[in-house]
Amino acid sequence: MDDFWSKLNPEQERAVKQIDGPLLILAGAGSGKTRVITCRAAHMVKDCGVNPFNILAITFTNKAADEMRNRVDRMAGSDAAGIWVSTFHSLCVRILRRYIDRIGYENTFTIYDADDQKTVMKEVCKRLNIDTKQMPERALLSMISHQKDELLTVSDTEREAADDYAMKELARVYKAYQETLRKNNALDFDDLLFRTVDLFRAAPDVLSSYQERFRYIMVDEYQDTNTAQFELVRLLASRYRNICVVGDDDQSIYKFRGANIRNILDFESVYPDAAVIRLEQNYRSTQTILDAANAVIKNNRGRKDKSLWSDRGKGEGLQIRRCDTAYEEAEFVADRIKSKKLREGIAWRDAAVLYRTNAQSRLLEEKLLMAGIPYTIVGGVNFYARREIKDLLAYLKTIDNARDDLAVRRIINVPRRGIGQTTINKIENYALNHGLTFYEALQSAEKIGLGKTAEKIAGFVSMIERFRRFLTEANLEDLVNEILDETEYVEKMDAADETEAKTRVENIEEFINKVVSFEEEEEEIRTEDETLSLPGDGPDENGSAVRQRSILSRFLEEVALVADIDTVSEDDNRVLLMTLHSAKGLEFPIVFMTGMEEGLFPGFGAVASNDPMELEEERRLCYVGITRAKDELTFVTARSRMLRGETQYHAPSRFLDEIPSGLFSDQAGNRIRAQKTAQISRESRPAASSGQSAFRQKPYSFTQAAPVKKKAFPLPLTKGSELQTGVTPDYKAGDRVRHVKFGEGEVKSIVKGARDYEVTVDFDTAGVKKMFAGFAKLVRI
DNA sequence: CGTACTAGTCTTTTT
DNA sequence: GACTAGTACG
Repeated sequence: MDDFWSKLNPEQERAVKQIDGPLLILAGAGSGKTRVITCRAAHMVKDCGVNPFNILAITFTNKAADEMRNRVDRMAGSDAAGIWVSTFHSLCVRILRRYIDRIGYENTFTIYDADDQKTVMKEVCKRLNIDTKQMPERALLSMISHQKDELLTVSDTEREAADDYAMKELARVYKAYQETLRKNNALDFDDLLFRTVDLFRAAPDVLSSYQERFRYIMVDEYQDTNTAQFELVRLLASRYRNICVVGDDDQSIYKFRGANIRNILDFESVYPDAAVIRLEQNYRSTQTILDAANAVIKNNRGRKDKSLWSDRGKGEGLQIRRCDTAYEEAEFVADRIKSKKLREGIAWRDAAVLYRTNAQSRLLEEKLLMAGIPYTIVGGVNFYARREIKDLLAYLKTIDNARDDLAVRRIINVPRRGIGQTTINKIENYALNHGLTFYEALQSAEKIGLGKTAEKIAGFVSMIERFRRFLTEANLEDLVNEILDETEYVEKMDAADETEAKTRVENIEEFINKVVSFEEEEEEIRTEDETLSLPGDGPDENGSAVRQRSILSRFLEEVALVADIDTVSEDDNRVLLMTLHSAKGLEFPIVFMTGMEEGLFPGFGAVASNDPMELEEERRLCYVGITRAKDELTFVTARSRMLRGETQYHAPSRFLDEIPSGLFSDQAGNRIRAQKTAQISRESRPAASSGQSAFRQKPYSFTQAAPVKKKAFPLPLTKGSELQTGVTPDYKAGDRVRHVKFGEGEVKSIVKGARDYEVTVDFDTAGVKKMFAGFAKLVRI
């Protein structure tokens, strides 16, 4: 238990022991900062008599929070249970769920994602007659987001605008947007932070209770905090001032999201009595990789000077591969990974392919698939943002609480039930004139004068009511299945083609899996809580109230805050493909950095803008990418690639020039020259027998990833290869079967699809239907 | 009211 | 090249 001390270097130990007062830990990449944070928490509880309930650790992603949670638990055991490990956003949601009524929202608020925001904005622009050609919705949204990041209200914006026409327009839009959100009792991501700060400012007693609760606060990835987050932390910490922030200014890559690098650079001036500890020993990478990282990042100005070092030895030389096309690039990567697997026995999970933009994943995916390499793509379209999933979520939201007009409107005619735009407009007007929500207006549809469509609406309303009653005696899984059955969602799905229909069905299946794991997890928590009889949520007198909220509400809440990276599981043995942003915080024995070209990385915007700050952010991103690699790092460039429909030619990235050529292995140089004529398959064989074999003897630590506790949602994201078939039906063609809705019929054919069986049934009354076995739940008779 | 086709936009990066 | 919004027509 106590032997974690022995694993710490002197600086780390100092950071762990310094628990009182403000502390800034400048932790370079791979310097063991998570270890320091977790040890620190364990040390407080086990050695210093700190009540675990008084400790708060904040991270940015759920994945990081989970990881920290597991490590703290492992280190401090049940003592650690009371420590609150949370992301900024879920911390805020938890606080707001309890107290947001103090600032005029209902505690049942919903959370809007980017998609919902856009829908609202579109409507606002229409209402305000904003020309979206000149002012695109997303530009407005991003400006509003920036205002919120900076804790600027509508009136702040109006004041700031003065005579500036564009700013005045922005203020007008901001106002209307915010009013719509409030009307729908909804908060966007930025609001979660802003409204919490609002709450603390408006209700000193609430703030005070949280200050008492969180006497020791730690913030991870501090370089990525924005002004709202800074203020939130400042408020919480202002009584006890035991605030420890951990970060690396060189890894600040979220400026576009409002991250303010000054938060970390100026920490010492905000807290003049702050202790500062630097962690510069890297435990992850070879010295060669670190030399490359240092060489690149030292071209940035305005950073805290530091330099990573490692005692792991030089390791392999870096590799670089110049390809003619992006196509070839993808082929090279696939080929190289495959041969490493065959020749060196690496595990798939040892390799990661990184790129600047999500769009680059497509070709890579294609080639990996062709090569039969199992992979996972992180990011792109968030699972919960997919159409079919959002539809289901909208049903659930409506059932849970129909305050959110957006959700109700989304599903009023999905699947099609003959309620069109004109009807919706009429309902909307009626709602507006009578001060009703959209759903309330639906409930009194007969008064609107819609003729025959009123019946259809009544049908919809009674269906929702039926679902509500259904839920009182069934679990979530049943409810989702009931929705699918009742609406015939899958049957009526307007699939563009067969493959799309299949992916959608797979996604729905995956969604149901998630619902099931959520319910299981909840059950676990409940029983744990009962046996341990944990106190409630600290300052909340009746902590159980949170738990009393319906399981549906809690599910919707959890789902709203899931990022794609959260669902990546270490025990999935697959090659990971992701953006450089998503890769932060992760490490891999073998890393490919692809698309190393001017205009792509650094991106076009950064090159064109002439803003050195933008270029520096790109460079930090490069630094992040390089430092993900433990043993082997390969850069890949393409002379030409297709970018939004047209072929573009790019010079190699300037970042490559910043790396001393001595760090590259010889074979790489040869390869560049030889590559022109040679075939990739021949070229890419590793020079295992070359003179460099000294470094080859133990090329990889075949580290079995530490057993990580299963997350609530162990969902593999976009999956490639490895097909998964559903349950084999127990009926065959010719059998008589019964369907809940369509009654009895005869099975005409069963076709095996990618993940499920597609069954064609000739029903006695309903006629011939095609359906997926997983959903149809046909019973043989 | 629903469908089928066309034109225009999009790409940084995400909680 | 892919997706989406908008339009014309049945």
